[in-house]
Amino acid sequence: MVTIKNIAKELGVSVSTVSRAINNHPDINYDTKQEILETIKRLNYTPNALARSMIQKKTYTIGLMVPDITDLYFSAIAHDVEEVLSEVGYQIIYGNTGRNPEKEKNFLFNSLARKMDGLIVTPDFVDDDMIKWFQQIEIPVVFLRRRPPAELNIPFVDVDHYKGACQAMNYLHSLGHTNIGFIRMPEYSFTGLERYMGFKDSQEQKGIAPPYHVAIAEGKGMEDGARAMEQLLEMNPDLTAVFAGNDQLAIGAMEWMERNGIKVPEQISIVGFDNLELANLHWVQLTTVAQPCQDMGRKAALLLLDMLNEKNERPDSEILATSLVVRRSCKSLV
Amino acid sequence: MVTIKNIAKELGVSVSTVSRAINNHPDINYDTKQEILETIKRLNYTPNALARSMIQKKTYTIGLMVPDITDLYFSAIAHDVEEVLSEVGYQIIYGNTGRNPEKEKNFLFNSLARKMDGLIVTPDFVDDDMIKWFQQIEIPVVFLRRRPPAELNIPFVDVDHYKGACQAMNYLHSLGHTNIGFIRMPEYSFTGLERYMGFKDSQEQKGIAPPYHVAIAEGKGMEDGARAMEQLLEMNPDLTAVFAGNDQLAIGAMEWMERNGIKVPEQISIVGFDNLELANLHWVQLTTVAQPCQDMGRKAALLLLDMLNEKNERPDSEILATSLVVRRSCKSLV
DNA sequence: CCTCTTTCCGGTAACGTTACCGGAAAAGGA
DNA sequence: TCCTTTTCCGGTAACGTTACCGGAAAGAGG
Repeated sequence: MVTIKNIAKELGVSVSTVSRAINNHPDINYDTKQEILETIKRLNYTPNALARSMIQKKTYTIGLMVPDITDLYFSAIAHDVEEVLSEVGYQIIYGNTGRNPEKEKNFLFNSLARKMDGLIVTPDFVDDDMIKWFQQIEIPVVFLRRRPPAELNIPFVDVDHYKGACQAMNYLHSLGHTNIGFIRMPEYSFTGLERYMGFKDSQEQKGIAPPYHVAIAEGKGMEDGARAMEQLLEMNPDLTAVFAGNDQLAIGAMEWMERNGIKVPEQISIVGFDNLELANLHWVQLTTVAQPCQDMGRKAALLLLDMLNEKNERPDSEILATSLVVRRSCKSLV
Repeated sequence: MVTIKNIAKELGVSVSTVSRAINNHPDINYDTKQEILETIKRLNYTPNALARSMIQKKTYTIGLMVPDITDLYFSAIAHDVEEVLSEVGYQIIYGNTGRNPEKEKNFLFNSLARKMDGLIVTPDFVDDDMIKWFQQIEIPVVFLRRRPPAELNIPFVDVDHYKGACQAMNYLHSLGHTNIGFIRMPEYSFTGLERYMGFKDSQEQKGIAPPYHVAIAEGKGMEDGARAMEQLLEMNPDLTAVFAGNDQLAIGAMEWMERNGIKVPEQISIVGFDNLELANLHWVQLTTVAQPCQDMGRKAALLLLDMLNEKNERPDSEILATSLVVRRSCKSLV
């Protein structure tokens, strides 16, 4: 392997001089520099980032920990994070945890060992150990789609799922619906919980008494939505509207209704959450809550950059607002 | 920052001994080892992976270069690659190129500088420079979804898009269709080209004379499919079937036909490619070519692992077969 | 011609770790 | 008891780079 020493020997100069040539140091003669740069090209020399990082104490890597990269939202986030950070020379070490606490801890440990400069994480298991870990760590961290516990003074970027759910519910209420079912995402889902709270609180505020009809889906896919819809109607056949925790569940529910001869929106209205491209298919035309997922990664990356550049040691968190997209899956009762 | 030296000083032993404790070296007393490990925990010591990598000449990082992580296939690949490799201690540095040659070169340069142990790449611009680069590089590389040029002896993993397209065409031919239009993915798409060749060659072999009716979509989304469908029918209103380069284009085309009162499959049959979850929606029921995308990342990772472990310096490439999924978007003419 | 500044470069010490050599102490064998 | 082996540990040199100090040569100013 060709190192800085080889270059130096080749030209009969010192390693310091070669280093200066590489790093645009002012203390070097123009001709010498050109000669060195030429030799570097000729010998195909590549500087060793590890050695450099060791003494500069900066690796230009940042860690991105997500539960599932195949989830549309996280891949969008990964895309934007990479876009923003690669622009200024950082590289992304990505870890997929699958919501496995072991893998989460492993990734975080590695982040320390590899001396990453910063971290963007979506942790699912913030236990006491991990709180302590985050407290003692010295590098900038941004939480993504998770609110850090009170003990941790860490900025985060998240969508306001709660308010988004309220938007959807207000809309249904405004159309005269009161007997509304909810298809909840699996219990492991943090966002699912927040959306559920939005549903519940909205019903309460509207003065609608429990019991509230909620089916918890087994997953986040369309099949799960179909099964949940079936449960929901078994519990309460008189529903006039359904609010689903995400678009896929909503579409699954619509599909189940279609299969069972229930007309949407004539017999049952439905609202989703996410505003996937799917929701706009003309067969679907799902009214749904749009979240600005394309902005989240970017926002998180910019937040982290601020911290990295020491412009702002502890920037404010960002809570992004949702917006209701009205299509044709809801009918007015009034 | 706490280093191995701090640990050594704390206990009055040498750094060598501490290193031995960390690395399960046999030449160490059991009690000493326990004491050291305890101190390591107490002082929250984390070994510096950079320093370690420098002398061991192994970084346990592998680079994954994809055009677009938000593309369902690449996110699935990224997921599986991470799953396989993290299992054995590797971490993934991921780069999103957006098919930008500058970003591609940048990522590859960084891979060298950071002394990554291996590379899984989907390069879009393999020019002479890059061929030379791949030739001189000393680390294992696997091509993903791209066939390396003849000069490069690099294994690859890919789906047999060509044969897949032939499968679809054979099916349409077997139903009696001959006047078949093709919606081609944008020209930058390699897979799009292979699928197109499958279409063209099938028509030729069937004895159908040109001109073949092909619309090149501007993107890969549903909107693009709709526009392409319009073009196709303008060129040739007598089409009885359409083969779309991917499912999203196919669905966009179906949507356009629905909007324009053309019945599928009664008036026009349609076949897609990819077998997205979408294709199975009951409104859609798209006949399509399924590719085993979930296997690709895994296969590529395993190939790379073989090379990393020097079990196999140059493993065989893998070409994965597709399968036709028949649903209800095609009608027989006979 | 002398001093002072500027320009440029070499040498050396770090960064944190592991590899390797050599050796003291303990244990084993006769 | 003496020799040999085993067990365990310390010291030192790397790995490839940059930071920093010091100094030679060249130019500037009087």
